[in-house]
Amino acid sequence: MEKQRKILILIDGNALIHRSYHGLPPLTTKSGELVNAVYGFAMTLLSVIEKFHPEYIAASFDLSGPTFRHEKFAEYKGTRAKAPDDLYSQIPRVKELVKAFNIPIYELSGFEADDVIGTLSRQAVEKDEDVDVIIVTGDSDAFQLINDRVKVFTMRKGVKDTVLYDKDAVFAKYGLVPEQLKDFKGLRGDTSDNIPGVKGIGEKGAVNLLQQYASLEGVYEHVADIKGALKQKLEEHKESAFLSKELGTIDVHAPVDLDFSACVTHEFDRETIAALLKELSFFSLIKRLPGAPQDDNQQSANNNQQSSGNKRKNAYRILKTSAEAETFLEALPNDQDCVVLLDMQAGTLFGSAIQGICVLAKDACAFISFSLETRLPLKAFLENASVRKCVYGAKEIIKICHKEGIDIVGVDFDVMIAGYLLNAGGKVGLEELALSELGEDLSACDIAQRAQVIRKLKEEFATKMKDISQKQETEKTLESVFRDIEMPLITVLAAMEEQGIRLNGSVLQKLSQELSATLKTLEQEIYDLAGQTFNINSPKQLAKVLFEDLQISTVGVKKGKTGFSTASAELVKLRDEYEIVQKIENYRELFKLKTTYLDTLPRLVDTNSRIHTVYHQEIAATGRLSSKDPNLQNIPARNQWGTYIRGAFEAEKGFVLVGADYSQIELRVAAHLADDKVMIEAFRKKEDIHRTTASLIHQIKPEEVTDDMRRQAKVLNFGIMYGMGTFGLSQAAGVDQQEASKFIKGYFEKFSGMAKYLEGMKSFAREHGFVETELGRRRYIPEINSTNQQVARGAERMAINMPIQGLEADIVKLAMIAADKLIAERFPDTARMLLQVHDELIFEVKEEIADTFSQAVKETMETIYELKAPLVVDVFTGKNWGEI
DNA sequence: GCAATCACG
DNA sequence: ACGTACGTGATTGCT
Repeated sequence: MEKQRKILILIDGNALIHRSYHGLPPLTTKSGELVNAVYGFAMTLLSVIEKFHPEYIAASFDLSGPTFRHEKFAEYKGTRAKAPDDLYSQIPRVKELVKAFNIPIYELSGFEADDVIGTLSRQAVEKDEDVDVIIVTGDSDAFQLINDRVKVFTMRKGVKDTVLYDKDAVFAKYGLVPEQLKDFKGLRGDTSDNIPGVKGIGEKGAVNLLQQYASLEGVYEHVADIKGALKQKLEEHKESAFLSKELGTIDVHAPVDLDFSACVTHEFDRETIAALLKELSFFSLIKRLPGAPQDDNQQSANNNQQSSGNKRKNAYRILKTSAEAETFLEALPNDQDCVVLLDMQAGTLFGSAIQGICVLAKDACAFISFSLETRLPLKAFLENASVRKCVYGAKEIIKICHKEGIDIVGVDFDVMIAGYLLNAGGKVGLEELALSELGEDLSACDIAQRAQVIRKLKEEFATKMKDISQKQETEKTLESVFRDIEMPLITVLAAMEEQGIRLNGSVLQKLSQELSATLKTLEQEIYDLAGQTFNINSPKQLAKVLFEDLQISTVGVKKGKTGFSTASAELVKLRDEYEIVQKIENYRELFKLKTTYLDTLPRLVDTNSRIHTVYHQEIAATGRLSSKDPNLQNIPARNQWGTYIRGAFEAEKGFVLVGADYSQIELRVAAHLADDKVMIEAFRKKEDIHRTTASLIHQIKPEEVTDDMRRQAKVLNFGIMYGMGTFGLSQAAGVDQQEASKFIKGYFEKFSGMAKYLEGMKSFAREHGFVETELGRRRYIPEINSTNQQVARGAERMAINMPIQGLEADIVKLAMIAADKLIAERFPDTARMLLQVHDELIFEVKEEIADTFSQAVKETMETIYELKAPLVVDVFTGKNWGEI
């Protein structure tokens, strides 16, 4: 049997760095450090490991200072411009990475990396006849080293388009064998290294000569046979030719010594590398790290010298009987922290969806399969509040357990929520967190390994939250947001989702049928006006019909990537002149209503005619909730259709719906945070804030403010908080840009506190790279220091908005927790909370106590947080949401 | 899977 | 010349 051949990878560090630097876009880390060369290097390294499964790897870097080539030829590389600093600054990073992989670095003063690699390559081939060499580099200089056992791996363009050169490939490319490339350099020269060659001989000439005479020496031996100008050139530059060959020849006898044992690839610290890749924001590379805990066979095949042995073995017991489960669970100390992880049957609609439950305690781990037999001991364990439980995605677990009649309590750490708070707006899937935080690939992990990962994530997140909180220097910290807001909110949300809201589907269905007819008519009218049929719902086709076929003027119409926009903001500008545009606007509105709400919602009701949304606590970067399946936070509200559709959300018989909404909460929060005396005063005096704003800007009495002025002031009041500019205001308020500019200037003069606050928030974000709410919730905004002005301006607007929208979200969340408590204590059987729509809460309340409840909940919500511009809650009651 | 559009606060 | 106010989710068309 043939002996297995081994591979030695030799990496030319500098060549790869240069290649990546120039071939990749300027990727930066969160802190703004340029790392594109590091990325290219890391990606290439991982690719070759994946591709070639090398036994050995070694790397070489150039050292600064002159080399033996400079001594021979002072102008060597003389034309080369000094590489930019942000390339050099990446070299230490690359070396860090190389060291983390336990790859030895061979460097030699006075020699280039090429020479070191050439030497190592020769030695490798000589020392071990079972070893083949692959040189990994970013350029073609190393091609001369290629032979039967040495190949060169490099890139065609960029860094992804790679190619492996062997003898044949070199011949195919140059028409020469690798050894002839030195001679080629002697004749042709190399402008990038300032190697002169023979003046007047180019690529074609050099190849011709070498194909005929084999080598530079051969050429000059037969120089007499050569005719004309070529001969003259050769004779004239003979000295230069031999010098060039010497300069272009890689020295394979440099004073280095290859140590195979140092180059063995198997041993490296995965976590160190993952941490480094994470720091560099190379998340996609982490999962490509070799040795991920996925392939058991491969692992046992590897020499298992890992010190942390239990990481691999992960012994856990599988318990099936009631006695086994009981023994295990009851042996756990009461005050112990446990990780609890459910194993779910995918796609089960009926029956028990829980396959089993993995319990990971301090030093014991068991998988308890879920059955009639084990249900009781599990229930006792899960309902024991003194066992603190750590989970991923508590809300889902709570709901699933409820379906089994288990009321899980004592969940004090949800890893998903912690991950969200530490990186609001980022990905918080368990797989993503394991990868980005720990560098672990979960794809092939068993349930016990996943439980381990959850525990590690908890430790990681707890430390991170603590560290941040210590620096926040107040009691309102990230930890307190976690402990006092997000964790308590989970059970509240679970209850709301389970409760659902009653929907009268037939009302919507009837409406849908009516709309079907209207839509048909509109459709035909549009076709008639267009003189053709087309898909009105296709923006592309619609734009063609309007702006090409019907020749509607595109002056002032926005252009997107794909052509002219047909968005409603653009259609508005055309509606007065074109009947078809009005019809299209109308069609769009009704179509949206029908497909998104009328036809969809009735299908989602349960057997009790109730509809259940899912709230997401871990999505919005500002701290808000979001709602999906269905989204009940965007049910139409603004016109007659809104009232109709909301009218289908009803109170149960004997109950009414109570809506409690915070009046002007965002503006109040903004006034509070900015400590804007003028605006706070206006709120304290219970003035109409938009009217007051208009009167201040126009310097007239409040009673002189026209409806139009008030409307413009309202746009301004909202827009300012998001960093709206003159263009935006002019568009939204329907005034020209000059006037808009005047308004904004006037606004900031009158509300000087607000102006100062917004500026302060921008500079805080620029300095720290994040912003926070008054309660300690944080959002990182690294793009604020982007050199791309457009990106930086966008980041500024986020920075302005988050502390305002975020505190609003915090307040409403606190209010929900308090309302939940109020209900539990005073209205346990007569009221329940159903919906949250950012600044409003909807309750379902027994008719007879509606007034009492309304008063109580208003009081609760208004006093939950003290603002300088006090919180005001309006409460409304009705049989359905439309009446509210 | 993404872009465009539009519903909400 | 471009883009222009924050934060979401659902639907449709299209590659």
